[in-house]
Amino acid sequence: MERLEEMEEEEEEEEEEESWEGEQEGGRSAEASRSRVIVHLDLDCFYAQVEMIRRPELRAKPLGVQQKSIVVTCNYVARNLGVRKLMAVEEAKEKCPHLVLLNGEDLTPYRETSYRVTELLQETCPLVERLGFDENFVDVTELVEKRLEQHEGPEDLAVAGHVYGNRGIGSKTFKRLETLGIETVWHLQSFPTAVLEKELGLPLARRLQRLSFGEDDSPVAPSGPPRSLSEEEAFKSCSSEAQVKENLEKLLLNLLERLHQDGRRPHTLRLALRRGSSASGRFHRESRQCPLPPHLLHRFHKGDSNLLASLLELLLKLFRKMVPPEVPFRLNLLSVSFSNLKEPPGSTRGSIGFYLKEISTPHQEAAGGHQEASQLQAPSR
DNA sequence: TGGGGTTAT
DNA sequence: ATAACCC
Repeated sequence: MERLEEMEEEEEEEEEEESWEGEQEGGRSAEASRSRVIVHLDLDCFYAQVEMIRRPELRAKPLGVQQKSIVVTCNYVARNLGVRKLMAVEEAKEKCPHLVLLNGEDLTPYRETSYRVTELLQETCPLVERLGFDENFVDVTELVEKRLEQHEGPEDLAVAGHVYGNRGIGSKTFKRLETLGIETVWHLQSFPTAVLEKELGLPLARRLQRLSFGEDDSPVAPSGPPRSLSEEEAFKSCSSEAQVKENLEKLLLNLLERLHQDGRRPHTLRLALRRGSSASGRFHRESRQCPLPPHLLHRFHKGDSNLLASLLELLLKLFRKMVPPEVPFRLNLLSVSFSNLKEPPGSTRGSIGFYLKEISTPHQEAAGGHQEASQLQAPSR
């Protein structure tokens, strides 16, 4: 069993006729017998591409997607002018004074488009695993085997390209490899195995060297509908219970709307936070979760106005588990998550169908404020 | 530095 | 039930 990576040349959105630029990494490899063949599709600057679909008039301009004080991603026009992913807005504007910034804190359009891409891939082959919003692994073994039956043999399917940029190799490993003089997949393939094992340790060395030949044992696990729905918001400071309530209520409202669209019912509620003074870096989060009481479950799709208040109460209890009353606090982030999602008793259809609707446009958003049923399109499957 | 998500413990 | 890790 072998996982082979292949670069996707170009993916087309059916209705928009948009071309997606697959990242130029990974190269192409193929091999025939008794191995699985996996396509790894990694969309580049995904959020920026979604915005360019929504606003075609901005296509040729340097475009960045902003969340709070950073540019999380940008299109190639901006990139050529020096803007980078996760760059501070101030720095980005210095590098590129004409940079057009769009707010990307609401992930709805990206989430919807992301699932449309996955669904599109699933049409050619059902074994698709998602990783984040912009990566998909597709097990195309059967497709390849059928194709090979129609050809003479595997001779014409040569390995052709050995450049890696950043795939499964993080910054640390990258530097270690660089020190060893390994800069390309080809170097990695031909590097003395014994030396590599001494430098990186046996497990990592063997894994990387197998990867360099396009070999990967890990199976493709089809993703299906999301296992959790969450919303979060970062802020400079949130230091009173009233502010906590405000923020939680806003997150909850959006989540309830999403749950409604999804059709499943959550059985677990979680609150996560990041403290302002957390000395151990900004990445540390604390969370508390609890099961949802059964009597609340049934209220989920009845438009129950008490539901929001009840959930808010629960969240506040979770909050007090981490931040006892009377203790002063400063929060950088609050996150609410529903998980353990189950199909309600009488349901007939899976919930992934929801994601097949139209991409919302900025105009519709501005006009509506909230999603209106009339603008939704019936699922195509 | 943001706003997500899944898996391992 | 919580942390750790992925994008």
